[in-house]
Amino acid sequence: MEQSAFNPAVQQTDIDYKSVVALERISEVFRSLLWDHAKVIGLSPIQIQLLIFVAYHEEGLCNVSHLAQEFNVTKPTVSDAIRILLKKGLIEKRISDTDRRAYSVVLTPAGEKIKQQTENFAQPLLPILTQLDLKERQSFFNTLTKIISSLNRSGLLSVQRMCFRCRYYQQKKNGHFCRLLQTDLTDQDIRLDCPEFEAN
Amino acid sequence: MEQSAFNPAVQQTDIDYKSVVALERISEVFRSLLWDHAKVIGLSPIQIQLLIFVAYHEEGLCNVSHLAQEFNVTKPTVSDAIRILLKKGLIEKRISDTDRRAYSVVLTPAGEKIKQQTENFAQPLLPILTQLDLKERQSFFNTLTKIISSLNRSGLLSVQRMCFRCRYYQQKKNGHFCRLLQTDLTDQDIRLDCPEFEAN
DNA sequence: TTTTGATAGTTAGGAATACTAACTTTGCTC
DNA sequence: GAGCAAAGTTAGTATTCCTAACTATCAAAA
Repeated sequence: MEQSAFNPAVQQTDIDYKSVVALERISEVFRSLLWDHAKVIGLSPIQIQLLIFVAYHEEGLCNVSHLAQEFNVTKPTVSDAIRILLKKGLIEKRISDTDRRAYSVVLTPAGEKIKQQTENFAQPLLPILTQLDLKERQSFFNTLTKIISSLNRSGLLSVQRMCFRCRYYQQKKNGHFCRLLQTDLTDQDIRLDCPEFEAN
Repeated sequence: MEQSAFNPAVQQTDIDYKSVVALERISEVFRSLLWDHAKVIGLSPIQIQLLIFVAYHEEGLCNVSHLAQEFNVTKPTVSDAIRILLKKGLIEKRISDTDRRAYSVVLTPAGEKIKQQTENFAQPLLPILTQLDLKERQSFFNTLTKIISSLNRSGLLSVQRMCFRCRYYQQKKNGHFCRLLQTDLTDQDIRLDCPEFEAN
């Protein structure tokens, strides 16, 4: 009998259960890497996540409401974390031109520095993937993109900016096509978080 | 440029980075499902995890030190959670025969009931996997087992009781063999958490 | 134009998650 | 028996994350 922290009543044969167990284990790794990093850097896990998100997304996506959705937490949680990042001088507010209630945050030079120290917290995972053979990695990534697209469709993953869910995406007989960039895309060109994304 | 909450400085072509991003997103889903469930059941996430672990593992694995290792947290964290589960009457102590400092915990009937309500918190993920075609699911699971084995070897995942790391495991030309059960194993027979596991 | 409702974000209060450091008790070894 | 290591607890703290109630602003309808 297969055993896990969440659904152990699973037959030896049930491969999907086992995959879920495996994914859960891998989740543990992320949680714990993030925590370790938090201690080293002197920021909390959520602060690190926000900082890195802000570093790589345009202002429009960096307001409290959107960040809360992105990380599946409530607005007060984000509000709190932002307050501390502001206090530490790592980000700064940009009040919206069109809505005086709203604001976005951007990195300060100090924040930029911290970002460079933090962004590689998941690095230890890379060599583990790299040691698999290329074909296997490609098909693994391929499956992951399908799973994420489903998670997104089913609402389990609220915000995503991936090709499959983009208005410019077009499925082709043997691949994919981006109507914005006007280029063919192979499986491994699929983006999980495209700056050009527009909802369908 | 690919973007993520942890390592966005990644070229469009780098498939492994993108896989790590994808896995990180999936981790979010687990975190958030677990939290949702915690609210419904009236237990905290870590309490749920402990409860389910205890339900499906023998006493020898259910002491504070081992649980701490298993979930990548410190002993005080486990000690705390256990205190509350005890107070709620969901588990009970079994002082070790051979070491009067140590004890294990087992479920009470009340704990058993709660367990049945909790163990399927990750259920929403199942249909998402099931809708893929069988061959893809098999190769996906296959890759996951390799990744977990590597994570285990590299120390990122401290405790695992999977075939690849077991003394009874034997690699064969076209498959696997368990010297304890004296049977051939296909890729999808590989266990992630085998009760018979013994370290290599 | 005012009112009404919705939205952006904050504040307050609380439970839970984790940690480190220091401690007690017990076990093991020399 | 002395000394060290290990099992677990306690105390104290920072952080996470929530809900509920709030302010301020916007937008649209009466």
